[in-house]
Amino acid sequence: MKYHHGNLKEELISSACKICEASGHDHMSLRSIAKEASVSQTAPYRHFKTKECLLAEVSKRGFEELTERLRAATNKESKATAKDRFLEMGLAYLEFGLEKRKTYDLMHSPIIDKVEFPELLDTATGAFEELVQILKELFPGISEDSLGKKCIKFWAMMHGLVGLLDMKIEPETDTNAGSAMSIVKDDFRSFLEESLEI
Amino acid sequence: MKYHHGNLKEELISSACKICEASGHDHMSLRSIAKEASVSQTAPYRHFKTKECLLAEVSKRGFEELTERLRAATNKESKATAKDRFLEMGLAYLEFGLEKRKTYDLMHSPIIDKVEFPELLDTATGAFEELVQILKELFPGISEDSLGKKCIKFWAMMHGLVGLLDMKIEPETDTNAGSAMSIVKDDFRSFLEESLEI
DNA sequence: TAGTAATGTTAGCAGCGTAAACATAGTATA
DNA sequence: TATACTATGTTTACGCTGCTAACATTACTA
Repeated sequence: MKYHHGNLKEELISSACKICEASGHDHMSLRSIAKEASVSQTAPYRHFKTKECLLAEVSKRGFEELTERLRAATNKESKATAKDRFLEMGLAYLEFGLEKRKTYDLMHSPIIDKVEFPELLDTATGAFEELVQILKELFPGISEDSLGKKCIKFWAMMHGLVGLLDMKIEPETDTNAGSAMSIVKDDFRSFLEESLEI
Repeated sequence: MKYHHGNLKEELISSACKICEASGHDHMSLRSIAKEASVSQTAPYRHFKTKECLLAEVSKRGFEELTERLRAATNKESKATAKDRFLEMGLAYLEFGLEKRKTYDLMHSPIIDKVEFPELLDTATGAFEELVQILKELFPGISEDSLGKKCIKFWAMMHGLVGLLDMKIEPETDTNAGSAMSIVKDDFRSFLEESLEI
């Protein structure tokens, strides 16, 4: 067993990612992360000033993966129409949010102040850029103003949907025949399609 | 100084609410809450089985206030049109989310499992009901299916907006003349109005 | 090869949630 | 009114946490 690990920083991050997705960020302790990487409890402090710095890195990795997924979904090489690729992007976003729910939570958790981590902020903003591009294709010649509004409208809807789909809050309709939420879940594509008509 | 407090449970809750909104739920310790109520560190355990139970109560108070605000905004006694009252509701939601940001975070935090707190779930669902009612007025004769979808669409957009407005993530437009987010913020009414045309 | 910087470990601090044992006050019953 | 019981408070203590300081080992560089 070597005294010096060689690539501890990277291993700490991936251990942290693993624990985050397994148990949620509120159950992540520096000690458990260090243990997962088979290293002493205070070793992480040679690579991260505070726990928050390590969590910020985990969050950043999350945004990177999200960006990749969105990029893949809207890939121009694909022969699909812009509208179809937009719908694919929506699906990809929702899938990421639900699949990696606990990482998604960390990414949007207020415990990491993005202002303190400019790199994280950049990465997060980069994910947004994918939406901007596909909407530009969908609405050629759209004004910057309208484009900005549309982006926010969709992003907010996606972000809100991920949160709501995982919570149990949902509207109680009179008949209550089939939960409204499951309708959206089952037919997200047409749900998104309708929203396009804004 | 009396040994028995008389109304400790209530005071613990309001102390907790105070600390939550002041410092955020990740900085709330049972000990600080007890101190705020001038009582020993373990006194809360006579009234709450775990810390989570106390936080759930704080969350519930939040949803109650949100419901009240939404109800006031869409008050039928008002002579305003249904559309205007809908817009008011949107504003009220956004205002609550931004004004009481830290409480709002707790309300939507995954650290409180709503399944374990049925009363909390009911209260949260109750807030949703306000949206259902005003949309019914706005779209008389709408099918239950469409109603459910519309509800979720708007709720998600609101919820997402609160999150995004507080984060710094936003689309980078080419010109970048005036952030898209601030446009929404400054002219939320017209933003919402456009969304109505879905 | 010596000195220094980088990166690891050990020991120890104060704060946390929680449980157990104990103290006090209010309430019901004889 | 005396006595038992219950509700509600305190004290003490345990293991876990983030983090710091002091020390050990290795890698780099003059």
